[in-house]
Amino acid sequence: MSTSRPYHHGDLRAELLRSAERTLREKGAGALSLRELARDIGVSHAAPGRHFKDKQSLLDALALDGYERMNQSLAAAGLRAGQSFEERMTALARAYLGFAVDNPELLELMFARKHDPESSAQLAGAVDRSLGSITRLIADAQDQGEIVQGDPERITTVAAASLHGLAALIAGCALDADEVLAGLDEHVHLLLHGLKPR
Amino acid sequence: MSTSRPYHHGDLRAELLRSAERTLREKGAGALSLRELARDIGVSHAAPGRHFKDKQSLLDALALDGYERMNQSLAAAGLRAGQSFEERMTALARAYLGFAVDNPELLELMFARKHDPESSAQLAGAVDRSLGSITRLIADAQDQGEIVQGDPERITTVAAASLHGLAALIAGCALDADEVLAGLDEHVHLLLHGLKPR
DNA sequence: ACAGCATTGTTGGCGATGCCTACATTGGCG
DNA sequence: CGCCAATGTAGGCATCGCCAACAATGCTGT
Repeated sequence: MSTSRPYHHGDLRAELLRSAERTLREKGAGALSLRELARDIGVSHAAPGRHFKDKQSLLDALALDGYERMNQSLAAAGLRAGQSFEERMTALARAYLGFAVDNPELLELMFARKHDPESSAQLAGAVDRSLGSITRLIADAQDQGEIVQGDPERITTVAAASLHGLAALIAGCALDADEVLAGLDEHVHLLLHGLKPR
Repeated sequence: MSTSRPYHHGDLRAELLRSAERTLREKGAGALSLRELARDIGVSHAAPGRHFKDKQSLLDALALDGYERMNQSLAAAGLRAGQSFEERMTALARAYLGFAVDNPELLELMFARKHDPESSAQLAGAVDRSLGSITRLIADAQDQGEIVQGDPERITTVAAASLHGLAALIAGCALDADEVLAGLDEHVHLLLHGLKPR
């Protein structure tokens, strides 16, 4: 072996996150081991400890990165979307559920209830940014008179719960992903028009 | 020590589940250790293995028991409820969210995506029974003309996603439990009447 | 009644993990 | 150019899940 890796890796933290997300996707969060991660990358078993004080700290970083990408996707969907509230909402829903279907384990991590108190603040901020995408949409639509008045936060809760519920049920294998995606337009339609006949 | 426990415990399996749920509630699923469980109860570290082939098997049993209790609560709510669809739906929502608020870690376990293939079937059945409570309600209401026609399964998905989304967001600390409970009536109302103005 | 057997609990051990401490190597800054 | 903070290494400790061999117990058929 000629190419003995330099003593310092260069960007171990990033490669740890990359590799961790890979095994997260392939084998789930429970199967993630810091020592195995280190072995795969080719560093000593204690090296990860220099970049993440904890296993939980790594998981939190993974979750934070997940929110980052998800929020970007949500924002992009908001720009791409059409004019009417229903179109915009459907686009948002499609973006969110697409992310959920592509990253079920990551999503489970993002919404897990055990975070390091230190990471908690950042994660809470990321959640707020996600909900913010919806709240903006809602507030806009209210200004246009497209949806009912009332506290935008409350309406946001209704919409967010509906979308997140779908995502969680898919991630938990209680619903079939393809079926949900196929019926998404109708789902949003029912959400907007209600279950009661008009 | 006079009362040396008899060699056979009598009902170790049940006490394991009881104790496991206790620590689940207090310290979360991740902190659950078979050995510690055995220590707490006062049996040897391998005794739990006689009743659960796996740690996952214990968790699955815990989850199954959770569904059992939840379904019972949902069914009871269905009986107690009033006449109109909105009243019934609100009662169901209150029952479900009450369970979620009281057992957040258990709920997380119930909807976790890693179950033993063997337990999977039983758990899937339990989920179906839960959704069945909603589907029955929906189908009844359709018969009375109280809500829109269409595949009851689809309508169920909309309602279930809405409720489960709230539950998951509460369990994940993204929403405040008390606020959600306080606004539940209005939430259900919006679900039934839609976000669009009438 | 009792012999035999399946059930349930015990003991000991193996490999793996997370985390800690002490030490080694490196790169950057004064 | 020397020193220090950052980064990686080596070893060790307590714990864990799981397994195999063994012991105590209770049930069942005769």
